[in-house]
Amino acid sequence: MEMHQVRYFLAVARELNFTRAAESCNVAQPSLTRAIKQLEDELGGELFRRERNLSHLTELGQRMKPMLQQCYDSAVTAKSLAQSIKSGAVAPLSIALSVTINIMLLITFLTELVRAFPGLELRFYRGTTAEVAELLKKGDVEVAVAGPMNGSWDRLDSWPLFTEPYKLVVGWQHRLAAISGPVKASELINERLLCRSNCEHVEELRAFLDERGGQPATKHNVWTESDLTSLLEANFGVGIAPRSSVWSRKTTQIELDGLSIERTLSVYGVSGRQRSMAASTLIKMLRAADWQAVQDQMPERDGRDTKLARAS
Amino acid sequence: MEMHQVRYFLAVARELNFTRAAESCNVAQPSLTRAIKQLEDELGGELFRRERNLSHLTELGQRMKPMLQQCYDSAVTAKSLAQSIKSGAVAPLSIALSVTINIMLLITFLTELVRAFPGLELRFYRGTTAEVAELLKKGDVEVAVAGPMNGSWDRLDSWPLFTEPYKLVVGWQHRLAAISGPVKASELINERLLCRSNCEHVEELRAFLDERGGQPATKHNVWTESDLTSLLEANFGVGIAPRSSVWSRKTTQIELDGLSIERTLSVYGVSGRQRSMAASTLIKMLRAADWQAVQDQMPERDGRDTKLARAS
DNA sequence: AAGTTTCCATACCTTTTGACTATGGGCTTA
DNA sequence: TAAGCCCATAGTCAAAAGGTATGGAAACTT
Repeated sequence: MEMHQVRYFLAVARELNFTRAAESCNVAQPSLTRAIKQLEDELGGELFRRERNLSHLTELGQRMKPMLQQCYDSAVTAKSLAQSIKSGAVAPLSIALSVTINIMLLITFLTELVRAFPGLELRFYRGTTAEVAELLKKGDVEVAVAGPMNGSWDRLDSWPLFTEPYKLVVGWQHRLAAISGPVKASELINERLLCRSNCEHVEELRAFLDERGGQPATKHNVWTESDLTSLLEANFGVGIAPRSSVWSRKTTQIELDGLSIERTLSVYGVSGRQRSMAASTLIKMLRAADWQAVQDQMPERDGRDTKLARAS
Repeated sequence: MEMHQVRYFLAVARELNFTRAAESCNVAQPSLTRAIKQLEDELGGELFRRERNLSHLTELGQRMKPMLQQCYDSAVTAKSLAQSIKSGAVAPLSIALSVTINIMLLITFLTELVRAFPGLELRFYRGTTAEVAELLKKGDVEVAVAGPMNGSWDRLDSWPLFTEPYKLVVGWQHRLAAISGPVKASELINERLLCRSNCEHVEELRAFLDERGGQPATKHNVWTESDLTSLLEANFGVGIAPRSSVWSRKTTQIELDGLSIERTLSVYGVSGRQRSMAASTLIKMLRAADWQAVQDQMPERDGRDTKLARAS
C-alpha cells in the first residue's frame, strides 16, 4: 500500500467521481484509476462500485475509509509538525545531572538561560555518573553536569567548574554541631554515618576511616540528596557529603580533621555532535561563572526543594 | 512522504542501525539510506544522528516517530481488516423498508435467513418510498421492500409479493368497532381521521371521500406505524391503512363500503449490481412465500414492536 | 600497531512503476 | 440522434526504487 494510493482513494471517496478526484489530486484520470485498481488488488476486493453518476463505496470501501483516512492524516500531521518544529526553532534542551549535584548551584544560570531563549523547554535527567555518561552517549541529553568521569569516553568534552572538599554534615541540634573547629575521626565511633550510596568517593572514605580506627557504629546509604537532608534534619546521624551537596538551615557543615577528599564538578558535552544554541550558551555561562561566589552566596533552604520547584 | 520511507524510518528507529534495518526490511542498505535521506529532506531536518554503534534519533526524529508509527499501523490494520472481511465472507446485508411496511411480515423469513447464514449481520433502514429508492440507488442497501415504485428507475429489479386492500382501523372500544359488516363513508363525518402522512394513496383516499361527501371532521397525519397504533388504541380517531400495516390486539379492522384502494408490496433490488448470497437468498425466499398464509397467520401484537425487538 | 570488522555513504546500473496522451465504449442528457 | 460525461485500456516516457560494487572512517581484535 502506497501513500498516493491512499490519497487517491480518499479523493474518490470524497468526490464519488474518478475524473473529478483525479483533478483534485492533480493527476491524469488513468493514473488514478490504475492506483485504485492496485489498491483493490492488494486489499482483495472492489472499493468502489463504478456507476457513472451513482458511483459509491462498496461495503469494503466503507470499512477501509476510516483506517486509510487515519493513515493519511497522521502523515500530514507529521509533516506539518516537522514544519512547525523547524520554524519554531526552540529545540528543547535536555540536561543530565549527577544525583550528587545540588541543582540550586545552577538555578541562576538556568534562569538567565530561559530569559535569553524565550520559550525554551528544559528537560532534566538524573542518574549516577555512569548513567549520566550513558545519557550523553545515547544522545538523550546534550549537556551534563557531574563529578569526574575519568576517561570513560574519549568523545567527552569536559570543562571543570570547581573543586570542593567533603564535609561532615549534622543536624543543627546534633552534639557535634556545638563543637567549634575540626572534628576528629575518632569522634565518629558510635555515630550512625550517612553516605550517598552512589558517592564517587565512598571507597576513599572507607579507607580514611579505617586508617584512623574510626569505623562508625553503622553506615547507611541513601540515594537522594533530599533523603539525606531529611535524615540529617531529624538528627538520624552524621552525613559526609561534598560541600555544595547539602544546604539546609537545619543542618551544619563541619570539617573532619585530616579529611582531604575533594571532588571536581564539570560540565560535559559530546564532541563532534552539533550542539544547539541553548546548549552552547549554557556551557559558556557555566565555564565563565565565578564559582567561588556562587558557592558562597548559595541561599539556604527553608524546606526541601522549594526554590527548585519555583524555578522549574 | 511515501509509505516505504515510513516503513524504513520505523525500522531504523527500532534497530538504531541502518544495515540491520535494511535487512529487516529486505532491501539493500543503500536503498534504505536513500529513502531516509529523502524523508529527511521532506521533513526539513535530520531524523537520525549517525554514529556507528551510537546512532540514535534526533529531537526531530523522536517527535516524528509516534506520528509515523500511527500512519504505518493504520495502513497495516486496514490491510488485515480487509483480509478478515474477505475471509469472514459474511458481508452484512442492508435492507431498506418503506415506513408503511410492517416488519412483522418479514420476521419468519429473516429468522430463516440468519439461520442459513450464521454470523450474518442485518442492517435495517426505514424511509418513504422515494427515500428507499434513493438508498437502493446509492448502494446503501442491497434489497428493499416497499409499495409500488412506478417506473421511478429502470434499473430497479422488482418482484411483486402480494396485493392488499386498505381498511379502516379503530380501537377495540370505538363505536365503529361494534358495527358488523362494511361501514359507509358517511359514518366518518365528525370522526378524526388518521392517515400515514407518507401513504402512497393519500390522494386517492381524499378523492374517494370527497365523492361521497364524507369529509371527516379533521384529518391527522402521523409518521410512524407505531404512532398510528398508539393513537388508535387510545381511541383518538379512525385510521385508514393497508391491511398488513397495523396489527394490534387493541385495534379492529373494518371494511369501508365501496373503498377499493389497494397496494402491492414488492421486493426490490438493483439490476446489474452484484448481489451478495444473503441478498439473493432473501429475495428468493420472499418471492417463493405463500403470502396469503403469512397474512392470515400474522401474530397479533401484545405491545408495540416487542416481537421486532426480540427478533433484531 | 596492524589487521579485521562494522557501519554508512556514494557511484552507477537495472527494473519497476507512476504519469501522461490518445482513444474507445457505454451510459446519460439535451 | 448528437453531444457530453465517465471510466477503462493501450502505449510511451521518465522518475525513482532497488541492486551491486566500493570506499572511508571508526571500532574492535589480535
